[in-house]
Amino acid sequence: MALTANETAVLAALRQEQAPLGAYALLRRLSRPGFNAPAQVYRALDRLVARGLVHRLESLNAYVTCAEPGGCKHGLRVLAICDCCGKVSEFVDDSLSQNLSHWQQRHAFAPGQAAIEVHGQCANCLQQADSTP
Amino acid sequence: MALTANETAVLAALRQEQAPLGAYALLRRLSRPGFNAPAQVYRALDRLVARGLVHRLESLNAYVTCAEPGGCKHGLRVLAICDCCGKVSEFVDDSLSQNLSHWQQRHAFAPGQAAIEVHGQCANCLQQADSTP
DNA sequence: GCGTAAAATGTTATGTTATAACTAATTGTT
DNA sequence: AACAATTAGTTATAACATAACATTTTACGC
Repeated sequence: MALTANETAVLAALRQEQAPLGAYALLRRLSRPGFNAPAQVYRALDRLVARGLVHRLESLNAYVTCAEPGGCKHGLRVLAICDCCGKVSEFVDDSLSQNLSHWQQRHAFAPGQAAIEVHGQCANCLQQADSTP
Repeated sequence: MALTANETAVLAALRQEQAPLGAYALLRRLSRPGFNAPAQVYRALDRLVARGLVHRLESLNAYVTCAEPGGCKHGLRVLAICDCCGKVSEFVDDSLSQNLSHWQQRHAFAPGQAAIEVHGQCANCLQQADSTP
């Protein structure tokens, strides 16, 4: 299924941005006559998230596009959020996923969504902090 | 340092509960003359979280007490949230922590807080679902 | 193409979660 | 006692999210 007009607009706005955007920040960027209510943004976001094209950052109440262009196929991914520059890097670690999955089997816990959000400082920001004492 | 009166009250209210509580739910339980503003609850929660006595569930905007009575010593813990009964189980998996830590080293990412929140169904709820077809 | 069911849209209103800013009271320290 | 630092209480408001409903658009079998 193709994206709707609203979904396309929201996705494009997110792609333009380096850092995560909140729903209201998106709304301010996209606002026009006929598109100016929170519900419209949230609906588009919900569907983009469901497709894996966009990830929601629970710890920031914000959204980023998935690193994979076609959308995320993985249930488990790690989002490393730089608290300094705001950049988010996404990665999948198979042994990490396996460990979690083993725990779930041991505890008979049926997995749904799993979000791993790591906060810290990216290599870039660490370097800059070093060079400015 | 000992807990303040407000912190003690908030922690006690959280301990009484089986499931996570939001800040406003806590406020409703604790409300009395002189304690009836969101900021008061949030301040107590912030300090309890900083001590590791309470964990914030980012994906629920809610709070639970730490499974360890004296407060959490671990940077990395997994919170398995049952979407059916609301119960949260907390656990630490060393190899999981190691995997994440290796990724951070490889990518020169200085870790801060990490939250892993897994949604699903606990053993109890799975069993009940089986027996009621 | 046409009818119909399903999905998406636009709109209004409201609910929920969280913080800013300020003054007063309490506590710890010398 | 004097002082600094922390915690408290209060008011107001900001930021995030959804409910409900009428309407329009789209998908798709016929």
